[in-house]
Amino acid sequence: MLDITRIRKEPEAVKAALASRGEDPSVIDRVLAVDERWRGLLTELEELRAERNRVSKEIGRMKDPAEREARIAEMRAVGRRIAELEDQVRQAEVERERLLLSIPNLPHPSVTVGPDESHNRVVRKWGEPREFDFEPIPHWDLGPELGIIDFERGVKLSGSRFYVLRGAGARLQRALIAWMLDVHTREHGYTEIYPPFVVKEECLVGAGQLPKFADNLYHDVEDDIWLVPTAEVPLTNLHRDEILSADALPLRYVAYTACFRREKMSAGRDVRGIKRVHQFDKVEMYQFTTPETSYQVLEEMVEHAVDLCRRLQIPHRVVEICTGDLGFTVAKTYDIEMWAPGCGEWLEVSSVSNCEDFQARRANIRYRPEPGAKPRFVHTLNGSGLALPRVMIAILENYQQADGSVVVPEVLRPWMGGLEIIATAT
RNA sequence: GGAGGGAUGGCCGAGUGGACGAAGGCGGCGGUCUUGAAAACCGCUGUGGCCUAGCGCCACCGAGGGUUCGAAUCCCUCUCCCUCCGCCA
Repeated sequence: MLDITRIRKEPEAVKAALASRGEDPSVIDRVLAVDERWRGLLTELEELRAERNRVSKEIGRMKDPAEREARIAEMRAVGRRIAELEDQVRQAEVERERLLLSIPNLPHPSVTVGPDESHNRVVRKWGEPREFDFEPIPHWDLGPELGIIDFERGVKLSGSRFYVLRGAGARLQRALIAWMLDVHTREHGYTEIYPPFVVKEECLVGAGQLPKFADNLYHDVEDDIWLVPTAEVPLTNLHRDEILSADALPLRYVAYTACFRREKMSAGRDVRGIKRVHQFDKVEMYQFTTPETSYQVLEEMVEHAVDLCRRLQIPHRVVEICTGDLGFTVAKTYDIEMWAPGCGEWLEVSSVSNCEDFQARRANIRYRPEPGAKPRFVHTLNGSGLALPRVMIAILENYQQADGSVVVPEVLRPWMGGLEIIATAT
């Protein structure tokens, strides 16, 4: 959520920033109109309430019954007017809130301006694509042949875009989760969190998924509860409606969760394999920081994610997302992509973003710079560290051998009971 | 799922519909005293909003409605927590 005070003060700058991400800036004029109406009504309302408070106190002390009755009658009328105004103020508030919740975050000035993903910029690359002396095959062939990914039975159980991991495949995923959590907690300074996988509606509003992206979420109507599309949602809301002390910052959390996405918007895209599915696992990094440090932290978090890619010895690149391709809640984002030689594409295994105070405003997360000082909104940052199915794809396709077996990356072997090669189960 | 009890400031805990943004205590901050510290004593100690910017006004006692000139206090609905019983990974 943008700061209404800032919109009042510099509407033109805000509009220009929105336009740079391809958003219609006219919403700002509508917000300002409602805001002005709201302020007018509020002033009138508060004057009447002040009068009623004052006179009501007098009535309590009054002896003369006639004057008392007269005053009560007067205040009855004032009360009716107050009720009317309260109604109008509430309506204006609801409308202003609705508009504010629909406006995306503003890009950071350092972000490249561009209309769409074609203007994203590769800022770093690591590793060379491996030379194969055979034709590398995609994971959707490799996995079933090894008996570690079962697409048919996934569909049988739950429908399209679901799959079953089996044997060493399931084990590999579990190893990756444990390994990533261990690296982040032991070496990168994060505290491990195990959150609920379902959350209340207000959590999704706080983190920015609602009201705009309900389409992409699973919702249990009976209990009015939502499956998390990412651990970012519960992690953001851990400190909803809290005032943190400055010396607690930065707070660094890492959480493994399953993630659930309906992918209605992407019908027909990436239908093969496990690149885009309704349920996947992810290890998520999350930080609450001061405004002064958030951009430095953004770079650190990219490094934390890249560190995992490097240890896995998989070629990857860091991409800076341009204004037109930014997510709703985000001021700046880097994606990290691993090369997948089987399907022949760069796979987004991580997206690391600074939301600045956008989520903090929605979820009302503040900190006190020093004892006695006024609370300020924190900055929040999130980053995958990493998304599992796509890392699995990259491992299978990069480490495949001519005979169809897959070498287990060395760093994972301690988490795989020493297993060195995944070969067809007998 | 059944029965009962509860929700007040950072925490504990008072609060007959009118002087209550809220007693008292704890904690925290500042001061006096002290070589220093502790103790004692004194003072301060919530958040948000409005424009007229005042040592102003408004709102907030789990949430939302209602009664009333006036609600922390009375009524209704909801949420959450606790206790007992049942079921149960």
